[in-house]
Amino acid sequence: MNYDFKKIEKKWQEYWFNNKTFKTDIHDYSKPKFYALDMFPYPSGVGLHAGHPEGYTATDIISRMKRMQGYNVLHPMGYDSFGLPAEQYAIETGNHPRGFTKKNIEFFSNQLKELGFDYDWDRVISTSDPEFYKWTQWIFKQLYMDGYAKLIDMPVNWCEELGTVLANDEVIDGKSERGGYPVVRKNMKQWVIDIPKYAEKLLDGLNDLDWPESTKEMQRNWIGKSIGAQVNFKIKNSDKSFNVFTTRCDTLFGATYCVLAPEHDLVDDITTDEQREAVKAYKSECATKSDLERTELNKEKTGVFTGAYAINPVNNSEIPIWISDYVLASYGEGAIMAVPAHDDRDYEFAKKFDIPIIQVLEEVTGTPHENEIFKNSIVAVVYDEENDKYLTLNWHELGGRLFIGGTIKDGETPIECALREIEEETGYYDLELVSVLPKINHHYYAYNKDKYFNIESTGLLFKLKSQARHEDNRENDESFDVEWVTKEIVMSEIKDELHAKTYSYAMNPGAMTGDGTHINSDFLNGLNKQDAIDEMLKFLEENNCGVKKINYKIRDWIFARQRYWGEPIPIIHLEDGRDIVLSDEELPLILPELDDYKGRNGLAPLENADEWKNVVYDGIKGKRETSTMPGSAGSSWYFLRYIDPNNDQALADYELLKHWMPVDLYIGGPEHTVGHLLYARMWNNYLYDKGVVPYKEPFKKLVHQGMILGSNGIKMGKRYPEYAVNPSDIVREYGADTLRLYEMFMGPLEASKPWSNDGVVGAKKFLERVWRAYTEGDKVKDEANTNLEQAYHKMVKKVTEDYENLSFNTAISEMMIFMNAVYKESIFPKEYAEGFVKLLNPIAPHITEELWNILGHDNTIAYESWPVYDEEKTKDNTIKIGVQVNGKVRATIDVEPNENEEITREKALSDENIKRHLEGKEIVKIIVLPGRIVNIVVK
RNA sequence: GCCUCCGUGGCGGAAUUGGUAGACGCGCUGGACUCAAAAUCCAGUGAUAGCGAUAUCGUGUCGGUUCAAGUCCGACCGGAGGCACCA
Repeated sequence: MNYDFKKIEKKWQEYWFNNKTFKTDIHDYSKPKFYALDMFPYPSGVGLHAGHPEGYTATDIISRMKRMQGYNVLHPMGYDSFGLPAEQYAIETGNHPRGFTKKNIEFFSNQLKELGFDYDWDRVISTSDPEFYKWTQWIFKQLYMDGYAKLIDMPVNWCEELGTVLANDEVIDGKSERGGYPVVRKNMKQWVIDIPKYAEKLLDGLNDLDWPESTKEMQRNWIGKSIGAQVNFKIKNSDKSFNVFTTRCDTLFGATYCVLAPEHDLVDDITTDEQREAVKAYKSECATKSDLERTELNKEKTGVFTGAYAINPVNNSEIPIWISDYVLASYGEGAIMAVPAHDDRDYEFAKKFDIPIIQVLEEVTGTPHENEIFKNSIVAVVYDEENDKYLTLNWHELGGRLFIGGTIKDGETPIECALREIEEETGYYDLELVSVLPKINHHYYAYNKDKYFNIESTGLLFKLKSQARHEDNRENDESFDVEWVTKEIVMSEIKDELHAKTYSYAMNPGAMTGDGTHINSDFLNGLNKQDAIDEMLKFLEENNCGVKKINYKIRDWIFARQRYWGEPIPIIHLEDGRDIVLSDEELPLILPELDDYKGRNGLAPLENADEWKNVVYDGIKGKRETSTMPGSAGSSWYFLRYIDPNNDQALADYELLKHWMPVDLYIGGPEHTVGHLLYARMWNNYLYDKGVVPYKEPFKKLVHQGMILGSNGIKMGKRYPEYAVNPSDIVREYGADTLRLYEMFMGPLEASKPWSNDGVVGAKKFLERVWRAYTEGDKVKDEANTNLEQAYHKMVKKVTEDYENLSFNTAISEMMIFMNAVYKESIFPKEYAEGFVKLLNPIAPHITEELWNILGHDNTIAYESWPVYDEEKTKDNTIKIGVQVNGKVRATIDVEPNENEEITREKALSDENIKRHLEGKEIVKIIVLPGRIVNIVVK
């Protein structure tokens, strides 16, 4: 009997569908629930790609296992069916997007069915279905009435090519995510959702979620909370003042200028007459730049001095006020205080415009000690460009390799000191100063003097101008050698913390942004960063010139598109200026039919629907909102609807939600990290606050499947179509079970991995091997075979645990090991044969259903109980452990599971090879970890 | 530039709390079966040396902690993803 996968797969797919094998009885609370969710697909015209079956198979495996373990499993599927491609298709062909979408959904459904997923096909939802989007509109209405959805005039990401605005996460490098068209800033009336109001809740909620740490971190970054201070700066010779936001109020003493965003309200007021022309020119230059140009051109800082001065509230010093587009009008106060010594951007700006740099924080190296002697000193790095080498002193045992160091004498500047020391110790004198580096506070102990020192060290970088040298200068000192060495030697041999740090400053000029001790800062001197921040906040608040402040990066969620194929926004704009939201009875507001799907002059296509658009409300003429909702609207709550898809009284029954939510396992691509996953969390949190849903967070556990790359190791796609893999082709040629098995065996679920056709063949071979074990040679008998006992119990244990951890590749490996063992035996006990089929069923459901029948059962295997293992039987009778001598394995010995330490030690010592290695050596120590390892340490 | 993750045979990848590195699969080599081939089954397969037991080297590089490091710590190099003037 051959393994005829085509016949078998068709047979079981029809069986499951006709018998509604996987229909979920949603009201059955007698068993524990398990909700496994896939990110539903957008039904594009091209069908599934190779990545879809990966994530879908993973949830399928878990839901099949959970079902066999006695859970009531909900594993639904649906379609995210509003969106651009369907509309684009409509524009190009004149056909209705609804028909196109319907056709695609059928195509997708067939593809999903031929992969054998255990979906409940009676709960399929589609976001473009009025029964569904009625509730999307209803949620929008709640948000509107609570003030979270609002129409505001704001600069938006406008894409001319697509004729619509885009959300921030839909814009990548100044281009549209879909199509890669240029995106520009433009002021427009826009529907937005005030997601920043939920920033704190969204941040809090992350802590308890079983999500990938990187995903949580990305959401945190996207929300971008920063705690700082708002500081008020008065303007010299003016009664005006402005606020800045800073996270580093501890560096106020180092503020040497301020910057306002070019769009800042105060700019025109404070600009002096001399600077007016320049400021005006700069402002208009910025205004015409698109976002794309701003990011591209922002390699170099630009800006203009306003002519005005601000008063630093901590020391009343007057500092110039500049404008520059590196300060954003949309964040914080649209103004900053600039501390070039301790902020990279400010440093770059100050360097370019020659603004003073004041260091107010110095790095601390070494360990402080009591009774230190304080000194001012220098560390000089001398670079010979011609030979690409650095000048060092090799002190040998006395202190290793160092740069030139020395103590600053009275009346000497650090530069004078450095030049003197270099000449004294090395004879070189023809030098050019490149830069003076930030000061470092260093603590150390001098052996030769038996004293503790604390030095404030100034680093200096010199360039050697010529090899000119006083040759005889060094002869009286033999304790060190002068050596020119390469960068590599500097990095590996200069161990002294101060000198190594000085070198790192010399190589990476810029702001010192780390922690340290405050200097030049009056009442902050001696404090570290955090203490100084606290102290400064106290000062600012006491003196009424600043307060603690929290800012978020996250912006309003732009919630409207000037497109046709989306949920209509249920709002009427009346002629008298009022906006009216539709009553519940008027929902759903059905998307009207249209002849022309193209908008004109940036207007939405629905502007063409005159009859639909123009309404009379309360006797007053009005116009419906013609923007539609973005694609992320429906997907922000669809997971709730699966639980109760036909409810016409509520988006879903509260009691059912209470039983079934939250989603126990959610699998989908990492590309939704900050879009969908954040929006869905926000809506769910909001609906929780409204009492509509019972839990704050919708997705308890989240896993991202990795990308399946082409066999060339590059992303499948338009660029290399010859490497793209169509899952349907694989199903036709090798079968769905093989595809599922292969994709699960490729590697860890989360990893990106390249496709391999040989790998697919290998997966098929394994299934054929399984098939033959059951159908050839009458091996399966109702008899025991103790040779397989341990392998079987080990396998049940490992496979069960690995499935639970989504480590499908290692689970499959374990089943292969067991199958290899079966091939060595003439008897395959029926008990084990049945157990094996159950373990393999979640991955390869068709072949295992068939084998289950061949084993003499006439029912489906889907509800059979999951195999159990006996922990005792998984253990080895003898364990092979390694015996090491000085950490190197020299022998392996057999030990009993609970063997006495003494016996193991004796066995190890009596091994011939071990004896050989111990010969003539003294045993220092023997480490015996019973059942794990023996290590003999010898001298 | 910043954040996160990752560097293991010819390839995909295994390796609990640090404890025999390379499971399993692919590929390759050899053998059995066959007139022959394919398929299948069996065996071998990190590198170097040796007939062999065995020895030396070996998880991106350098250093450290430890009886013991792929695993922990530090610096660097390389790759992937994300953020990108967010003060």
